[in-house]
Amino acid sequence: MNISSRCDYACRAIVELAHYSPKDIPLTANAIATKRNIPEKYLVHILLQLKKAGMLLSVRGAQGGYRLAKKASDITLLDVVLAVDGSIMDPVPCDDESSPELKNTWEDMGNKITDALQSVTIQSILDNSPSADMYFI
Amino acid sequence: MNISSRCDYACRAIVELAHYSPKDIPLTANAIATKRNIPEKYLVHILLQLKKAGMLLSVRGAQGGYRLAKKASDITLLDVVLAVDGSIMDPVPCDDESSPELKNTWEDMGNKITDALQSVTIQSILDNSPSADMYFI
DNA sequence: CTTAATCCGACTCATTAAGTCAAGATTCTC
DNA sequence: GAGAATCTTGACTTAATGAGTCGGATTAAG
Repeated sequence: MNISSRCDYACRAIVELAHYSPKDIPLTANAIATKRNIPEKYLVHILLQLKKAGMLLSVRGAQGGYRLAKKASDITLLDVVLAVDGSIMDPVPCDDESSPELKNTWEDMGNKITDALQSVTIQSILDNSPSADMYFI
Repeated sequence: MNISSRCDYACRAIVELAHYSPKDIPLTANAIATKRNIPEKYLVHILLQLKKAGMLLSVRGAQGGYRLAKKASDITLLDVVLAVDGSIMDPVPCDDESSPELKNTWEDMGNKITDALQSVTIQSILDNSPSADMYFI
């Protein structure tokens, strides 16, 4: 039971994009990777997944890069996890015959985790964060 | 993010022991493995972990086996996960410098999952289960 | 045309989960 | 006491997967 680094990276990237914000100029994969300390070649794949999931827009070619496709308040952690990991939990090899009690239990756990992930938006992450900029005002 | 099969197996074994209940005669690893459809050689290691964590008692030699060391209502899923997997979540490689916002977020998630796991006892699993015995009364 | 990007599949590498094996230790039964 | 049953333990194998890299194709700006 753990957060994959793909997922962590994806969230960092989206947070960075949300933080950066300006609508016109997109951020390059390189810029995000550098700022958020993510292996660039790896990040590229993750950004692609996020794009395919409809969370990002991309512009190819020189001066290209990535932008958010939605408002930060409309992207939840659940969205990110699903986009990047496919599902929040691999179904346990819980063959119903031998242990039906546990099937329900694990499903309940999955639902609780899903709810928890869905209750956190990228915006709420930004809001709750002690903005680093504060110290420079 | 997933429930390890070790963990699933551990829960099945404990549920089986709790279900079986009688204080005197212990259940053998083989009996548990057979009834709950778990690879026996593998289960043996898991039972040992549970024993070391204080959840089970064992009796060696002929007529030996395992029993619960506590009441089913005093064993939570959190206990089992910790005993078997060591921790509920590997700490994400969340280097504080680059993404402090997420560190808090992942910690919160970890706490929510911990709470959820702690709120489920083996007894509650038995209670919520549509007892298979029902059909035989 | 050159440069700066994304796109995307194929690849390597290391870790770990899952499971097996075998030998030792302990206790029961006869 | 002998033999059988059972837990105890560590070493081993294997397969899957997460993490990350590489290189080439595509697209757009200057």
